[in-house]
Amino acid sequence: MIRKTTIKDVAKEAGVSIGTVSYVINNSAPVSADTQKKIVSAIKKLGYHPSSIAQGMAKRRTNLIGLAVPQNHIGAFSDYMMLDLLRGIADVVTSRKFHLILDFQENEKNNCSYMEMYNSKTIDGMILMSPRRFDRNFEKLIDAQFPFVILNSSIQQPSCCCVDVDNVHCGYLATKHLFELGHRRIGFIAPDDLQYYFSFDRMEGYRRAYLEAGIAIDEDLVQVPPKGKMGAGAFAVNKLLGLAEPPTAIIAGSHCILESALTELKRREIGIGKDLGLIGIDNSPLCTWVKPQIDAVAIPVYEIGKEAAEMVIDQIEKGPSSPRRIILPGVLIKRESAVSV
Amino acid sequence: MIRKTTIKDVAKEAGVSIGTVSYVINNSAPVSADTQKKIVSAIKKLGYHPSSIAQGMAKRRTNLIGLAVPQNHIGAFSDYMMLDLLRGIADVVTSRKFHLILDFQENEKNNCSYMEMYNSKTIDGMILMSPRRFDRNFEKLIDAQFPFVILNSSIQQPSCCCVDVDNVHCGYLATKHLFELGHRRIGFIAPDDLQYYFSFDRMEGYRRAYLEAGIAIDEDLVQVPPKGKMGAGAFAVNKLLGLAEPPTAIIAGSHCILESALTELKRREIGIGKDLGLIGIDNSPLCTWVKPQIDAVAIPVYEIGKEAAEMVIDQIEKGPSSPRRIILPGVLIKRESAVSV
DNA sequence: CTGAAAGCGCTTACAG
DNA sequence: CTGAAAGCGCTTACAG
Repeated sequence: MIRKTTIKDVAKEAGVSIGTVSYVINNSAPVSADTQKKIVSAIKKLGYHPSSIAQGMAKRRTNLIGLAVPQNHIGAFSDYMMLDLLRGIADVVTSRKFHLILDFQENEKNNCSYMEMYNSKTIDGMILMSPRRFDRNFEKLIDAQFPFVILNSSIQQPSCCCVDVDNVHCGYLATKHLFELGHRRIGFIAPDDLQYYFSFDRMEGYRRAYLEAGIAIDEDLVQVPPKGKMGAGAFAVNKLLGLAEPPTAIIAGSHCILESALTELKRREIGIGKDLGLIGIDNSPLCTWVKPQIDAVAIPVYEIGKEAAEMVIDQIEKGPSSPRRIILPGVLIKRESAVSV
Repeated sequence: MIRKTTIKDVAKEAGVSIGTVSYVINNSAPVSADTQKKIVSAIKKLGYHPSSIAQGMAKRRTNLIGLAVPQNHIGAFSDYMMLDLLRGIADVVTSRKFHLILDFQENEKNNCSYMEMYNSKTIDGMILMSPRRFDRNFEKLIDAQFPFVILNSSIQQPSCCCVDVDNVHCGYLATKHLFELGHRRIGFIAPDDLQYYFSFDRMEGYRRAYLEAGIAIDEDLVQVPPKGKMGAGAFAVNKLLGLAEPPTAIIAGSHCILESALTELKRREIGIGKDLGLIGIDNSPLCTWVKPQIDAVAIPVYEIGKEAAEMVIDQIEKGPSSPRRIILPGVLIKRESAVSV
C-alpha cells in the first residue's frame, strides 16, 4: 500500500499551516482569496482527500450509520422488500454524506451484535429493523441518548423514534376494496400466528372495515393458522372453503400466507378472480408472476427506509429530539384477482 | 450524548498507565497476572469498550470493508439473489471482525462513488460488484495496491482478484440436462442482448454441450432478442415456436428471460413440462411459485459472497498477493419442467 | 513487566 | 486572515 498524502503535504506544498488548510477544506474560517487559491491548487495537484477517520477522531463524528438486520425478519419485510428498504436508506444516507454499515444479527442469542457497533463508537446512529420482542438491549441506547430509530416494529415504546407502515390501515384497505366489489363474506388469514403486532394490526383493520360497514363478522371467517412458514395459508384456505357458507373472497395477511394459499387454491383448481376474490397484504413479485395477477396492499418500503434514515441523521445533526413516530399508509394496487360479485 | 469512558479512565481506575491497558486489550505484550486482573476488572467495572476509530487511527486500519453495488445490476445477480450475496459477505466479514459498508452507485455518470470510500481512507478493502465495462476507475486501486475484488464480471483483467460463477459451465449444465432427457432440438434464449460476458458465456456453454454431443447447432435455435427488460423472452419464444421445426425444449438464459418467456408460454397455453421442456439459468423464487415448477441452474450466490469477502480480508491481513480468481460452479436443480422426450 | 512519550491525521479555540 | 498548539483516543517502539 502506497503512503497517502496528508494535510501536512498540502500545507507544505501551499506554504501555509495545516490549520489554514483545514479551514479551507471545511470552510470553517475566512481565508484570503490568495491563500485559498494556493491551497486549492495544492490539493488538486497532490490529489489530496482528507482521512475520514482522522476527521472522525477530531470531530467526534464518524458519519457512519448502522443498520441492524434481524436474521429472519419474518415480519412485514420479506426478502423481496429488503433491497428496496436498503435503497431508501442508502439514498438519503449518501446524499447527507454518511455511510451505511450493514449488520446482520447472527444468532438467536440475546447477545445483539448491533450493540457492538455502538459500544465501539463506530457509528453515529443506528436503524434497528424489527428488534425481537424480548430484545431490551436498545434501552441502553435510550439511556445514552444515542440516536436511533426502530423500524417495522410497532413497539409500544413511546420513548423511541419509530417508522412503520400503518398496518391497521392496510387491513382496512384490503377489506374495503373487497366490500366495494360487492363481497360481504370475506375470509381473513392472519400471518405468523398473530405473534407480531403487525399481524394483529392487519386483522384489526379488517375488523374496522366490517364495523364501518355495519356488518357483523362471522368469526369462522377469520383464520389464525398455526405458525410455520409452510402451509399455513393452505391450511387456512381449506378451513375457509370447507365452511358451510364459504367466503366469496379471501385476504392473505402477508406475503407468506399468500404464497401458500395460492398454491393450495391452484391445486384445488379454484377459479381465482372468477369464483373467488383474492387479495394480499404485502406486494411482491409473486403477485404479478401469477395468473391472474393478484391485487395487493403494498408496503411503502422505500419510503420507510428514507424516513428512517432522515430521522436518525436529524437526531445526529440537530441533537436529540422528543421521540418521533412516522406511520406511512399502505397502497392498494388493483389487479385481476379481486372479482366483483 | 453521554461522554464515553476512555482508556484513560480505565488506566486511572486500575492505577496503571494507558500503555499497559492497551497491552492487555490487544494482548500485545506480557503483563503480570496481577495487573492484568486489575485492568480486566476495571474494564468490566467501567463498561469500557475501545473506540474503533481511535484504534483505526493508531493502527492505520479501520476494519471496514466497502461493497459497491451498481444501480441496476441487470447482470447475473438479480434482486432476488442480492440478499444471499449480502449474507455471504456479511457472515465472513463479521466473523473476521470487520464491518461492511454498503455503497449503492448513484448515477450513470462516470464518477464512481465507491472511489470516495477509498479516497477518504474509510475502508481497508473493497468488493466491487459488476463494475460497468467502461469503468476504469478501479485501475487506480490496482496502482495503489489497494485490496479489492471484483464480483460477477468476468472481466478480462488479469491483474485483479475476481470471484464469479462459471457461466460457461452453467450453460453447459442446462443443455446437458436436456440432452439426457432425450431432447435434440434445444432453443437457447440469450439474455441482455449478449452485452455482458456472462451472457455470452452461458451461450458458449450451450454450444459446448452440443459440440460434445456431436450434434450440429441449428442457428435458428439460438435467439438473441433485442435488449430491454420487458418482453425479450416472449419475443424469442415466439420466434422459436414459429420455426418450421420448433425446439422440444427451451433454455432461458437468465431470470429476466425466464420471466417473460414464461408469461408468453402460459398465454399461448403451451404445456410446459408436457409438450415443451423448459429450464432457466438463474434460480429464483419464480421457479417454485409456478406450476409446473421450473428446472434451473442455480448460481451459488451465498458462496460467491463468502469467497469474495475472504479474499479481500486475506489481502488486507496478509498483504498483497498475486491476483487470484475463484470460479464457482452453478448447480443444476431438477424440478418439473424439463420433460423427457 | 511497565511507564513516558511520540505519533496516527485531523480540528479548533486561542493569540496575534 | 493565519499560525502554533492542544487534543481527539488509541498503539507502539523505546527505555528502564
